[in-house]
Amino acid sequence: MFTIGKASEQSGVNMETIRYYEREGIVPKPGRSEGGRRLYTSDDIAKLRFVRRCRDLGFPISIIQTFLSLTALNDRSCGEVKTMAENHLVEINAKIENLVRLREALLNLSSNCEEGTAACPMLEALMKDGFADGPAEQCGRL
Amino acid sequence: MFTIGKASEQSGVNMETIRYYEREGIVPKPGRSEGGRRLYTSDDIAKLRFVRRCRDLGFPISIIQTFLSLTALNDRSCGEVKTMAENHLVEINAKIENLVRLREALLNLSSNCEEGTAACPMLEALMKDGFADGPAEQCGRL
DNA sequence: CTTGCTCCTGTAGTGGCTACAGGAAGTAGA
DNA sequence: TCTACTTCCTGTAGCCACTACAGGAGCAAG
Repeated sequence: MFTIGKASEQSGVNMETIRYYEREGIVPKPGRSEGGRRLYTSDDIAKLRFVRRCRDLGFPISIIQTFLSLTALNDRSCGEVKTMAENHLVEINAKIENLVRLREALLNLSSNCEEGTAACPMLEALMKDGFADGPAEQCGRL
Repeated sequence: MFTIGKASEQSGVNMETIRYYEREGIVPKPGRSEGGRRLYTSDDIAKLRFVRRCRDLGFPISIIQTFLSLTALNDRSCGEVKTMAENHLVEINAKIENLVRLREALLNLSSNCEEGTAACPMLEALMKDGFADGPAEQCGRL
């Protein structure tokens, strides 16, 4: 049995975040000591680690909850998981594309800037009415 | 003079967002009609458009506020703008790198998944204790 | 017994919006 | 002129996934 500090260390989840996950019902409530302190089993910690890894992979909490319920069922979950992972991959690819376009737009804009110029051509271009709106326009907010 | 609906159309900024920008002091308060409706000049709309384009380029509001104050001064701003744009580019590059690593990790994980398998190897790998933590571990949250 | 660490609860703040309720102003047609 | 409809108003709450902090309590070592 581990207190929340150790659980945090072992799972890589911030203590405050652990309590937040508990409040939100993302992970089950742990046991308590006589003094009222949270006590985590290795299983609890494995779950926390799982959540953190999924978050690191960019999955939103809602998807992670589905994952957790699928691991609980432990039954024909693989297809569903794969589908969700693939959908997530599509989103990641879209984000990468957006960022690459954005990088190009920014490089173009700032390349006209020279130290010491009175008025900044980059800001002027962004202020102008006739300026063709950049890549982000077509692909939504980032 | 344009009402908020037209200003929204012409600038590409959502009406509610325009009001939010006003509340937060990001753009100056517009004039009002006798009935109390906001009235925007073309200058006001240019500012809104500027903010939107900067947001599309991924700049945070705080930086955009600096940009706006620099355009107001209109004096030796170019060097500062270029520096901020370059810092922003560094951040964008870091995000791209993270996402590319993340994509690889996800591809690796889901490639082991096969429709119909009882237990999902991807979820098991993420739950496991000895699993080498992925790329996101070294480069922080996304 | 005291010091200092860990932990507790509860609340508020972050960024950048978005949504909604309940009402007022303005406009177009009958 | 009346009515129906649209646009706009203010104010507040919600979104996501945390993070920070206040004010106190438990607990272990010296």
